[in-house]
Amino acid sequence: MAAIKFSTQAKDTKTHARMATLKTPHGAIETPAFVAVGTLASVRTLAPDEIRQAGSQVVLANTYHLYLEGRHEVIQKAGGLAKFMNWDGPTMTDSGGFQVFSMGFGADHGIGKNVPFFPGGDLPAGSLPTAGGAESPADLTRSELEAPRKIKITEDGVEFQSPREGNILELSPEISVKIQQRLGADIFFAFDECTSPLSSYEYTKQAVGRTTRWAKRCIEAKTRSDQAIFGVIQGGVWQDLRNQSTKDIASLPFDGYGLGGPVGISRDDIKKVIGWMTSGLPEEKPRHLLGMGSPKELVDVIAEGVDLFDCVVPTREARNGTLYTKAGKVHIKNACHREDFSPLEGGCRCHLCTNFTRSYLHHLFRTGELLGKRLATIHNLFFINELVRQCRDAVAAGAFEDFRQEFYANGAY
RNA sequence: GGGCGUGUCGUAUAGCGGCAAUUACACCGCGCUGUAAACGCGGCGUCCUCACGGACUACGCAGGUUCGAGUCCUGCCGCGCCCA
Repeated sequence: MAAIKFSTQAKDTKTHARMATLKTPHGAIETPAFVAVGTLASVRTLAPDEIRQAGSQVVLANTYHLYLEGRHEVIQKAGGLAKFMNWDGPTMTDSGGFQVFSMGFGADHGIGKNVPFFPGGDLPAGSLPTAGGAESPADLTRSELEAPRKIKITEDGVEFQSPREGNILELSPEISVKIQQRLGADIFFAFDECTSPLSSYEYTKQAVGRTTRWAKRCIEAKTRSDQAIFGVIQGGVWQDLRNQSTKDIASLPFDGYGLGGPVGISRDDIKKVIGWMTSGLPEEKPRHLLGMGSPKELVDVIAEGVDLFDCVVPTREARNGTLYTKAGKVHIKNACHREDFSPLEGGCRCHLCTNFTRSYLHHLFRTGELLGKRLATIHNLFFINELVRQCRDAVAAGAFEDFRQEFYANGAY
């Protein structure tokens, strides 16, 4: 008896997009769906009713962050993540696997998961390696572009140093599952090793093997039956590694799949790499693209058969003053909005656009008023959720490919 | 009237004789992809379409010393404090 139930409602004929309902113990999610990121059991600046009003259906918190200072034990006592944060809906938790990258290799080199360049120079245009051949990024990496220095990765697990307290924090498949069971989200992820976009083919191959062995240990460690677990696929931008990892993870009894690690920069590359994975996964289980979901690639990714995706960018950009509109991104802090008394986007039904002007939001950002960040976050989440809803409708109406073409036609994203 | 001190980029500041000249704020832009992120980066005298290149103009004003002055000297002007 599974914790979740995934039932497909409609499939697109021209792409791999599908529309489905994912039932969880805390309610159903209409997919495709954008998962709001609430790392520390909070979608920054928003209260639960605002998250709901922005159209979000599900919230994702993070094991690593909640593990610090023993917060997971408090949350268990509180009755689980959803109850703790008073979110009346489905929740997910990430395994801490991303921190293997961000606190390790990412911190070593000051990079994010998507880098269009190598420290030593630009990546050759259009190069997307299909195997560990001569054109792979491995040729451009140096010896230090291998295993991270700031954290310790072994077969057993990973040791992090908390950037706040400086204390050593250990995470392994068993520890991650244990914490995530205490957090009690409806869906959680297997502990994986998220590789860097700078990792060589050889290193990425090792990480794929380790991720599979860790995935098995996660399944063995799991004891709660009211939670679902998603296995995570790695493999960087190499087709053979992605295929191998997909095959490995799909062979295990997971409730769904996480598509992790770097997947390329350009729209074409992203589509290609995602496609390698979704084409090797069973149709009847949900796929979650981890950490990708800005307007730029969102519609493309749905076309490749992705059902769920989370991304910090819409909320982070909102806090930093970048707002989404149909015409493209708006930097609300720019001087041109100082005396613009029109709404950010006419016709938008969000709380920001129906009540305030660009001028006022500009003012709030310039003066550092917290309300600005909150209104901006509501808007960007609303924009993304609305876009995804339109995708669902388009799939149901058999018009998804037209919608996709139209969305990208004006070049706004 | 006498003594001491002070005058630098919008504001506030740094500046042992060799800097178009520090820092902060402000201002003008940009970036952010499983959140070390209410954060980070760049620009900010003028001009040469850009410039790691070049030219010019700059540290109250006017002279002076010096190869070279925001930095030293003299005078003036403005401001501040103290004594009469």
